[in-house]
Amino acid sequence: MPATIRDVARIAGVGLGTVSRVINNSPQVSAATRQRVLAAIEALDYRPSPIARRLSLGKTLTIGAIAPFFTRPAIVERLRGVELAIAGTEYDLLVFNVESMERRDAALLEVTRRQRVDGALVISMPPRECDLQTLQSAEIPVVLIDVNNPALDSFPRVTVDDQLGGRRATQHLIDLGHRRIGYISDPFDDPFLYTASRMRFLGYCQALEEAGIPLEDAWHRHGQHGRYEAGQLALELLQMDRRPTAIFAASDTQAIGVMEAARKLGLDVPGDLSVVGYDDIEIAEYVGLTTIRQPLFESGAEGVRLLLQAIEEPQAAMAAVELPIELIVRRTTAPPRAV
Amino acid sequence: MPATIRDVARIAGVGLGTVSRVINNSPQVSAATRQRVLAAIEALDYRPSPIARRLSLGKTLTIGAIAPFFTRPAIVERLRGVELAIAGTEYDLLVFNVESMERRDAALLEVTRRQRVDGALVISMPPRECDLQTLQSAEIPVVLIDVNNPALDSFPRVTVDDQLGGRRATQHLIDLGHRRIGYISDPFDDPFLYTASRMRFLGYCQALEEAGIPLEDAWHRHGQHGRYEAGQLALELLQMDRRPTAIFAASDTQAIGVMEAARKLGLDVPGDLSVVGYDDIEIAEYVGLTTIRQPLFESGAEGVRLLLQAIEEPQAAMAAVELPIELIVRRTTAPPRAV
DNA sequence: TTGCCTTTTGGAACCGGTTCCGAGGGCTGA
DNA sequence: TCAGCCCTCGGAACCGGTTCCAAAAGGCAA
Repeated sequence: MPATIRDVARIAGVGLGTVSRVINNSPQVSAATRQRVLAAIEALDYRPSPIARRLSLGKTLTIGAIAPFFTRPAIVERLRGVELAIAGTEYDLLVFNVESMERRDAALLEVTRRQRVDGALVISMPPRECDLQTLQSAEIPVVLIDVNNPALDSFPRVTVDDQLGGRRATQHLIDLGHRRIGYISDPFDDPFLYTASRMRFLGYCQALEEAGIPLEDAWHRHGQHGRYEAGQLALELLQMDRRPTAIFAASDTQAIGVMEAARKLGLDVPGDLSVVGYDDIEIAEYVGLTTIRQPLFESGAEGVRLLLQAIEEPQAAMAAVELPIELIVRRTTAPPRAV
Repeated sequence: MPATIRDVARIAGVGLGTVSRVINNSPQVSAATRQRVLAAIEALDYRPSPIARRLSLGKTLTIGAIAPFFTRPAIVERLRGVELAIAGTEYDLLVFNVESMERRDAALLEVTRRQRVDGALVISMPPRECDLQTLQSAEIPVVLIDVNNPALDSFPRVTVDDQLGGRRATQHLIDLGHRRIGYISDPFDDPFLYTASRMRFLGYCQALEEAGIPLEDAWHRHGQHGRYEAGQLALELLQMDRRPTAIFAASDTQAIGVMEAARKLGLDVPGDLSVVGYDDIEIAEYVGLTTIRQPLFESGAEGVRLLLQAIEEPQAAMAAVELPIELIVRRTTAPPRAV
């Protein structure tokens, strides 16, 4: 029903190719002809079919983003950056929200195939062994955001120095006078899996070591990501005979779980327990959470930039971008009470 | 580079049409031939090009969702429902995040045109006068989610009874003994604009009237949506000589702003001030916010259901679905202190 | 005026599917 | 044996763009 390029050609009294050249701003069209074509386009309210264009160009003009999507505010913020960076380009964004293992595999396979998208963003998905292979054999450019793994060093990626972040957070607690500092995070089962949680843990260990504080095995715990799960872990930690006076949580969401646990036990934050989070999601400010801020929105935008570059000049050297982190001190950290 | 349907036909020693029929599960293929074709597909690792398929079918196999996107958790939750409902269908999801007026107009125009998408979801966007026209002249089915306007009664839509919600929230405060109840919401400038905020306000008025409490003009205020803005409004309200003992906010985000304001003024919640929100976003539980829960995730999923139905049988009667609301009482409401 | 080069233009072929028409083969019944 | 019907199959035409080649038109010099 809508007008096609052939209709325009007919009305303007020119050939197909000429119309196409006008649409694509080719310089090889005389001013007079261009005017006639533009008039016809106007008259017919013609707009080129994106689909026909894609088929003809052999490009999908689409980029895919795969992420454990809407469950974590930090990821939503990253996707916001992605969306805004893509709007205004000629590309569409296809989002794959992975909340289960089955969808994870399916989506990862789909998003790394040509025919579906021209490039893929993999966001905050710690890759498993088999994922590595999927990524390595991707038919299209892939950019990693918040994904760290030595095996993936050859990919363009956007990261922050999570180890430094863990160190800063822990250092802040040590500076306040804490010696008994717990750590709660997602699990890092696989020794070959260098997730953010693991790197933050390394930073935590490093800070403790530098301060001459021995690492206490009972004081770091790992469980499924989530407020509730983190709360459970914190309950265990806080009911021990010798309990930590401060807890560093690998994400703000988990930190909030820790604070819930403290409230349940009647512990005052920061009086009885200091808490530090990670990410600085929006609600952290309301809760008054001391945390490590990382540039979430920017990480998405930067990832898009890298990806478009990789799509447009595949031979160019890949770039790894590291964004800065920052300690934000609010109301959940204070010196420990005299013990 | 990837195999095409012609390659498959050649390898299998059959015609194009036959391969197409196998792909589309047409019954008019003998079992033996089907086997041969499937083997060839397997051997070539062939997958049909979605783009060619779309061009040929004359459908985009894409649905568009337009929303003031990632700024509000409630909307993210709705989109989660949309995404999950679409995954598993043959449709793709294109999300238009509208955070500025320019993008709003551009996106609304784009999302209502054929060629781009087969159907559109309009989420939580109170339509202005000119938007109505855009929607009316849409070339494709449109389903509204959380959009109320008498002029749009002919559209399939998913709503909740916002007036009832406003009434319930206010009633709850009245039942606790409050007589001085404020209301904070987004602005509802245009008298022809029946947004959720306005409907909730009507419910608020209704509850007051039923209880014989006169409406106090100074106690309802409207400002840009956002925690900070709501906080400012609350500050004004709470510093009045005769201040409300309870505030009903049109969203949880705004309710949180109100609580921040109370804290700034040293007012105890719920001792000095009761607060009720709306939506029951995830953080409401942590904050202990009493609120009106509406089925956000389900609203997205239901919207997709309606839209796919409208796409597949355009002549069928349009349906309006109303989802139930529920009062969730937590820790931010209590009887007022004796005045 | 003619020849040659450059600019502009027309349209066939192509991208990879779907659909539809007509053909071929097998089976049934007379 | 043959007509008639049904089932299966092949491939041309089509969807609406882009690209490339060849041809036409225009410009300039001799």
